[in-house]
Amino acid sequence: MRLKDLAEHLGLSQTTVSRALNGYPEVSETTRLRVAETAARLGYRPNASALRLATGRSGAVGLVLRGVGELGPHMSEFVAGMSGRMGAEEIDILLITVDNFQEEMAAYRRLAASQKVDAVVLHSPTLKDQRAELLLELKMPFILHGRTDIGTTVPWLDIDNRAAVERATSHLLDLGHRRIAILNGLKGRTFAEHRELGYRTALAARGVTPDPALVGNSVFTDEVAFRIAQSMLELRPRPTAFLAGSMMTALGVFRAIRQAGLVLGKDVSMIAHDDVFPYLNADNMYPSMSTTRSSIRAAGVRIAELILSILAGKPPEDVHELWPVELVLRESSGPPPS
Amino acid sequence: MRLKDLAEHLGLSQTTVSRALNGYPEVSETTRLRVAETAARLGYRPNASALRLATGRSGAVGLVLRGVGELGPHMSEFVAGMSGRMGAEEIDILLITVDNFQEEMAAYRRLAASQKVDAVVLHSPTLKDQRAELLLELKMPFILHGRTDIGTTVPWLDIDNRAAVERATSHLLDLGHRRIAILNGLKGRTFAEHRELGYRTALAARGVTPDPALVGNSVFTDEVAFRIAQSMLELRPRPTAFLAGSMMTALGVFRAIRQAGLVLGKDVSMIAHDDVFPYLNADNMYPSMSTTRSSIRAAGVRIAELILSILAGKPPEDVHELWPVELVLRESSGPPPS
DNA sequence: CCAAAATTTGAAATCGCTTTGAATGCGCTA
DNA sequence: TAGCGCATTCAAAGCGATTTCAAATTTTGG
Repeated sequence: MRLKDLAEHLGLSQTTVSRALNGYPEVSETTRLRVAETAARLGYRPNASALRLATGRSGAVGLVLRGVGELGPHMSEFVAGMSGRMGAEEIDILLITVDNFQEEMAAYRRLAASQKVDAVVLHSPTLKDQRAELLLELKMPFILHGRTDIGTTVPWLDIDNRAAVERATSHLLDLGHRRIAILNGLKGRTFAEHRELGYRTALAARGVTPDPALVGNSVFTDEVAFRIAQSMLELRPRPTAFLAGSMMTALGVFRAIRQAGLVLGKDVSMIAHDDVFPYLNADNMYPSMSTTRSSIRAAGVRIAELILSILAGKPPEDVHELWPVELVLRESSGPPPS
Repeated sequence: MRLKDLAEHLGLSQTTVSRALNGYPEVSETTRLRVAETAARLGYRPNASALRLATGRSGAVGLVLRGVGELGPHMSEFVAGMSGRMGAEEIDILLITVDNFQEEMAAYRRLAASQKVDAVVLHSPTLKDQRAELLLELKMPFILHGRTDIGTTVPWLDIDNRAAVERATSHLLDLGHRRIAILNGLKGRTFAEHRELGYRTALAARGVTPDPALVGNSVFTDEVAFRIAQSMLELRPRPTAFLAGSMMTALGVFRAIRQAGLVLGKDVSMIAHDDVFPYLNADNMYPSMSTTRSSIRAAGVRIAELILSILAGKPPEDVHELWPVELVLRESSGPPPS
């Protein structure tokens, strides 16, 4: 069913039908209704490729994922949010996976040259993100989930990692903890650096000198967190509190604590960052988990909206949002054992 | 940089350049090389929309995800595999999320009418999958990850869930277990039904009558599995062994076992199905986990290849693969306590 | 009631590619 | 040298939509 067929069926020209369907003003209300009704009845949908070619917009945004690991629980939630919002706008999401940095850059060049997408979303950027620089050079619209500092002002949405961790750390210090371990993200990622900054700032405010042995940098998986926490718990004096970078990390730390014969919330405290996974509720855990909370899915939804506004013409340099992070205290954090 | 520009740059016609780039025989080797070199140097890539319109193929396959939960660890791994293979072929993956069955069906109709994708992949089908029936009616090529029985022979790739569970159950029976619990997937999903069949077959072969209280049907998450396992462990006599539907499920069961003050591999045995998540290694667990193993990522890669072969003209009814499942025995399974 | 203005419709150009069918040039044979 | 075949190349016609510009129709005002 092409536009031409539909037009013939209606005894109208393609022009009129196209206009009727796209809500142009110069078509009479009677014909518009007739066209709309017939189109719906016949299940007409414009051919996506033709439409894209004619309009010059691809109606898609790209998401390039590094390696396999990156499509983990965090990204899934984020994509779910983004996809839901984009779907409502009939914009689809192009998923591309790459194995290394080289390939990732090549992927952006391809996307730009072939005009497959109208924009791309950049995830967990580094402090000086080369991908962002490339996209700028390619004149491909984009938005960061996170922040980077590359001279130019680029659109971004981020949560206030620094403040969140500073607050969580301060809280633990107030409770009397002095040996506070942090399981942070990979070095170089902006969010991890911001978190470390928050951590150090809080410690410094109380005159506590940070112990490098209590700082871990890794991906956020159960397994890795378990191992790091395990070795940290073998230190003497051992840490009395943990800051876990994600709920996955928290699960690993929890296992390590139990395996060391310790009790979470009594012998050791923990505050985890909660990205709000629907299937992993901090409140339902035993003991319930104290968290710094910010929905990553909500961020996905919002990123979608921001991208849409940029594509609609909003100046990119005006697009940035810093989200505050809640601190939710539950049973996993308490005073250190005396 | 359009084909036209490139052609002018080379002093050739668009036709020749197009042919040179697409490997048609009627262009001299000298010009082909010259064209290829210049195209590469100038970073020319054909406009995707124009190419699609001209060729009539969209160069994309669709993946419709139900609700948020579906983009969990299993799907992520599967998509990672698929995407990697598809990427090599310059075919991209269109991700669409829907909230309910209604929307899902509508999504397929839209995809078909707008010709946004050349094929779609159907995940965890039901015994009589209506989505498959719809796609057949829409003449949209597709392949199942799993199986369904709808009269027509449709392309599929599946693992031998029945045999896997039958073997695992038989093994536990051989060790002396009589009260074997199974945490299975949702009722109606083909894979879950196949697993239950394997379970019942093994029990029947030893004259053990199945206890409905030991059969759980749910999604594969840590949390839910924990709760189900917990309540099963309160039964008297309690189950001495668990069949866990996935590694996520296994984590939940494990927690329940520990919380009940029992020891996995001694008081209670467990065999879990392992989809081989790179970040969750059955071998590294304490105790190491006995598993029925089959890489879901590998399935994703293979599904991509099968889709490609269908698009290349292979008769869909010839496309089906049943993968055997390994049984890997480790420390989590042993004889029941006497 | 008629010309002018406003409304509604349509023919044809355009987007950037592939592909058909025709044209060009060249070497060979007769 | 004319004619044929072969290897190359090109002009132009699609693909299915949007959009420009012109035409047809209706409405309005005097």
